[in-house]
Amino acid sequence: MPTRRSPARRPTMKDIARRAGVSESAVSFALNDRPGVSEATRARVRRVAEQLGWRPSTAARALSGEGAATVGFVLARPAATLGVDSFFLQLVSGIQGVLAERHLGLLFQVVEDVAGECAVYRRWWAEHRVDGVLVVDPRADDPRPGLLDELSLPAVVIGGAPDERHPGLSTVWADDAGAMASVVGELTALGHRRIVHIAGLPGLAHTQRRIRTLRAEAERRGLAEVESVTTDYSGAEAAAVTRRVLRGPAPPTALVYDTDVMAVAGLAAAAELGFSVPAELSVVAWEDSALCRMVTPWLSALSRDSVEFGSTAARELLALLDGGPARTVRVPVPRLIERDSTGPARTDRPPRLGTANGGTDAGGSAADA
Amino acid sequence: MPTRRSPARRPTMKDIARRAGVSESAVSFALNDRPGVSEATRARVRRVAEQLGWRPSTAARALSGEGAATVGFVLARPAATLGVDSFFLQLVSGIQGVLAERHLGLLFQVVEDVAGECAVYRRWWAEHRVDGVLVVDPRADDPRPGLLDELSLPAVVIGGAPDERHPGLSTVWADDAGAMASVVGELTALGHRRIVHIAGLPGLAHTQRRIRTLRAEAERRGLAEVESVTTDYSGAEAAAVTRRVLRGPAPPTALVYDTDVMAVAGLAAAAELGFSVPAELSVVAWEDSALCRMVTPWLSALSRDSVEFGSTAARELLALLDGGPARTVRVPVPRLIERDSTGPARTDRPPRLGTANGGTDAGGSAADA
DNA sequence: TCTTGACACTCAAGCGCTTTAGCAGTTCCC
DNA sequence: GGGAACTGCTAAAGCGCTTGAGTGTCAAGA
Repeated sequence: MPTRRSPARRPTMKDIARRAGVSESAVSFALNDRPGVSEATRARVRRVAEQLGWRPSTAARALSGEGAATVGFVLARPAATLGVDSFFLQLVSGIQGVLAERHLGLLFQVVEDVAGECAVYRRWWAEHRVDGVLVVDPRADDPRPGLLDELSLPAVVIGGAPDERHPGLSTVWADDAGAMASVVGELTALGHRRIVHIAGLPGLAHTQRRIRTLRAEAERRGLAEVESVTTDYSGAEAAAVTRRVLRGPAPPTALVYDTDVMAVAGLAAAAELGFSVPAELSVVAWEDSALCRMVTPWLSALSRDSVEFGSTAARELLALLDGGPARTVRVPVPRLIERDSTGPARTDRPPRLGTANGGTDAGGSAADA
Repeated sequence: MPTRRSPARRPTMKDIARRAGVSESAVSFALNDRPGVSEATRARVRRVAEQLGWRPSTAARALSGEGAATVGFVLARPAATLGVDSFFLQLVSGIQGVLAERHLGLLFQVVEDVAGECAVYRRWWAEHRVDGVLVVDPRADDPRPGLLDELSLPAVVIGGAPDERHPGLSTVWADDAGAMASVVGELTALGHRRIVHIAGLPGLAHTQRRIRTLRAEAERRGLAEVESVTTDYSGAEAAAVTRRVLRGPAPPTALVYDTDVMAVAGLAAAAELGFSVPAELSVVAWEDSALCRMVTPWLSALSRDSVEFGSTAARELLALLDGGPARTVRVPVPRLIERDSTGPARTDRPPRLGTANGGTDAGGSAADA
């Protein structure tokens, strides 16, 4: 038992070299699997390194041109919005799984907005802190890809549609369009013709993809009373919108929420208004989580494997760091898990209140792409 | 408009020195507010640095003994458990706010268990990656404080009770005991005498503090039918426990859940069993979030400012990094926000089913500290 | 006048690693 | 038998920064 542990010094390659009786360069070659040392020496050096508990100093590595062994992840969310969200933690968890294999660190930062995010990228780049970054929540007219191109910072955009203008960036995306189409298909098969999509932030690329697809599908199928309403992703706003559309003259028979959190909030709002789910109203959550099984009725949800999504993105980034070409990979289309919140549309439902004004569109403001 | 942007080189101090016509050392002195240069030179150097968009290379800084300008944060949760949890994101957000002021990075890692967490600390230490760490979820008989002491890695334990054995670590904690006492006080004032506490992981220090306090309070007030049941924090288990205790011969009239997520799950379970809240059953969530206002009825919850909790912890770590002494700071006692899920105990409630066996304890397994 | 000493700055070493060049000692091949 | 071509290693420079030990200058004090 060590009596008084001296303020623990980290072993360096010099220590290994001394103990193994070779030069520092030999140690470097040995430990990095480079040719130039005999197998015997290599083994000896390895053993000594092991004994000493040596690990390369990332700082020194980075300084001699090897990169920082770190990737960055910025979450641009106003602090207040950071709420209940299973998606990001799962995504990060998936990312970590892949990064950990290579002993890459994940530098994480929360900022207020995209401008702040860009500032962080610039700083990280100048400070030599990260070798690449993972970008989430791509937007229409997004300044980030351009910036990352300019800095030639390897990056993977998570959730973006393929982008021709920035061939240097990889993209990992889920086929929102396909998923939306399948949801609409399901719902119309159940007889629903009045569908409201309670979407997320209007600026996000995937929000717009979903909205566009919904509109296209509605047209294709000749559904007139279908609309999307954008929100700030908050439960409060989701509930407010829900109330508004359900109080309209011809309330929808199906609601599609862009997140599980919004769906839960919307479900509660609908219940307050006396709508019974799924008898009078079907509800679909876009994003599955434990939350969906915590409410009554259990929510039917579009499920995708967010952890896997993260791993895929991380793998693409690694490929990029290894000098591979930028690629666009699509993860599996989210599957609709039918639980208890969806059912056949009840067409005989008598109009509720405020049927005064005629057959105009239901009350929401249609979001524009 | 730059025609063909050369693969952007980061400016170094050498560049500044050349442009400003001084030596590199002078630049270093100037930029670090050290004496040894005239104000005129300092200003000139600063200007040039600004123009060039220079930022110190963290790698180089770290290598010359300055530390890595990074703090670490490890979350030990089995990937599956990483669910809906507002607490951590808020905590991290608070941490970031403070770290960002000093341009410190946050290295984030998710691991499976405490052993993995220790491994990460060792690696980070050996790799020179972090200057300090923030430790969450302290446990009884926790190996981490000892390890961090041994590595002399500055650390702040978040949520731990003051620990005499590791005077090198700072601690930031909420007074769970006080909060539990106040909850029990509230509930007994409402007439509740049969209370079940659905707790989190039995190994966590704060779980044990809450359980101990509950027991002590119950004794003090002469409440016989009060118990704690530990869970894995999952909604599923919370629901299961809820069902079990509510089906018992003398079901509790009040349930206290250790997280908002569990409370929501429990609420749903209680509703399924036909218990009306708050008429027949009061429910309190330990942790407030949007979730609590998404269910019906709205959940009464113990609210604390998790963001502030994070900032406080980060500030303590900074103090430690600046060479300050380890301290123990207590954040404000969580306040009970009374919403719609708590009310007077209904004592006239007829026993439900399974009243066969006599007045034994309700069915749960009491957790032991 | 010469010494001090403060001031403003430069030099050079060093942090821990990678990497290029180079250097002995073998083996090979015509 | 004498280059050429390995093999297995060492020496040394360099990455970008900090820092302690100088160096040169000028003003004040003896």
